[in-house]
Amino acid sequence: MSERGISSAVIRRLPRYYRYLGELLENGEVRISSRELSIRMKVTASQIRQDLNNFGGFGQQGYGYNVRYLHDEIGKILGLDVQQTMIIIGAGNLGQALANYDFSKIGFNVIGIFDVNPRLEGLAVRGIEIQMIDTLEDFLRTNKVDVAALTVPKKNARAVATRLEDLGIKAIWNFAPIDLKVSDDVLVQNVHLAESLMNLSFNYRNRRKDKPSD
Amino acid sequence: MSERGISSAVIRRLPRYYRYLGELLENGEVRISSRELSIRMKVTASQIRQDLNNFGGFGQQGYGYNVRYLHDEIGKILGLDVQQTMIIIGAGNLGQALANYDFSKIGFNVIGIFDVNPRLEGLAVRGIEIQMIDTLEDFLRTNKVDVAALTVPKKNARAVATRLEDLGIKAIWNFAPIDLKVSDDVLVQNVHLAESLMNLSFNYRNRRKDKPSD
DNA sequence: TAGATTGTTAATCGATTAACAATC
DNA sequence: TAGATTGTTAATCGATTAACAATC
Repeated sequence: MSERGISSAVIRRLPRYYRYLGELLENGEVRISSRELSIRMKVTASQIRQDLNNFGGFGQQGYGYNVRYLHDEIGKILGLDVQQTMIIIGAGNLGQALANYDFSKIGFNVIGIFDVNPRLEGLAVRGIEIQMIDTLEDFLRTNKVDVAALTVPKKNARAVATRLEDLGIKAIWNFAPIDLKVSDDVLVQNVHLAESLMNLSFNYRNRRKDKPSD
Repeated sequence: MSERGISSAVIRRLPRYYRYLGELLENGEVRISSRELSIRMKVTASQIRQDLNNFGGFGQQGYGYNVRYLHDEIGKILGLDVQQTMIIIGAGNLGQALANYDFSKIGFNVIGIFDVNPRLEGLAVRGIEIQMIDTLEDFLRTNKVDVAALTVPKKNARAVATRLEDLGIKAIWNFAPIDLKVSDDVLVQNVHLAESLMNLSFNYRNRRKDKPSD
């Protein structure tokens, strides 16, 4: 009930483990050792074992890990075994891209898309009709929503986030290039595309042009 | 010419500094101390000074930092002062979303959008016509391209990345949920949306429901 | 000048890697 | 059983924070 104390560095690596284990599963692999996995993922075996043992002993000495079991356990840690609901606020290209993405594989179902543009009203994306944002309050009265993806233009993001907070939304997946100012009990996960591109830019402009020597 | 040795943790923070300084600039602020900035950004003043001093002394004792100067210097570090070119491979919602995004503010100009779907051919996004991907080789003969954004479906991503590598592309901004296998001299910057959502899921499911005590 | 704040060194903290006893 | 590989402790490494002399 109190502080869990798992470092965020560990958490950030879990989805990647989950992805690799999913691929192994597709390939019909039954077991894998931390060493084998470390080679594929280009990390150390030590790190894999250390990371996993934050959550429990999923392996077996002399054998390694059962792929399906480990995959599913990591899924549970990440909460992917629970069906969760998402709405998308902002039905522009990015909002539509998210709606078309199949997040149901990881337990997320898009149950609503909202915009202010009346020309989009009723247009369906992946079978979900775009609704006007002023119907959101009504919608939330009859639908439990776990996460709101925020894909509105930067200039509206702050105000819309406040609105979402007031309506009781507790988790925002934010795509606007700002830091939202919401209370502590609203969780914000940012996807800052411009920052990612700036990172790329730095690494590109400072790349080594000579032969890699080691 | 040899190893720069700036840690990636530092690099990842620079875009955020850049963004905050840009906002200060818009507000007409002329100077700022590391302490003031640290309060706004919710980091320590020590970290800000330590980070900046990896690149040089941009401040002045007793005064702080000149907002415009620091903003522009960080921009230069990130390579944002140089005009760079980008093409987008995959003209679905996500590709179109990127094309509509105004990255020219950070020095990136989208000069081409490519897809395999003939129904998209000639359709213009932000004034740029979607071209068939088999014309890419021709295009690259007459256009210098710095970065290719990869927004094709997962199943095609690996093959398209190999194609881009063969055509001489040196930097890929990858949106497909896989780790591309390209040679070391091709830079890959990933945007893994599903991993971001899984992170959100973990934090949401493990959030504290009781009152924050400190 | 006196006060403020940087640049930078030293101390602390946390994360990663190495090593190996436990055990399947 | 012998060999393999985990779980876990200890050692190392790197990043963050604190402190303060330098200096504007």
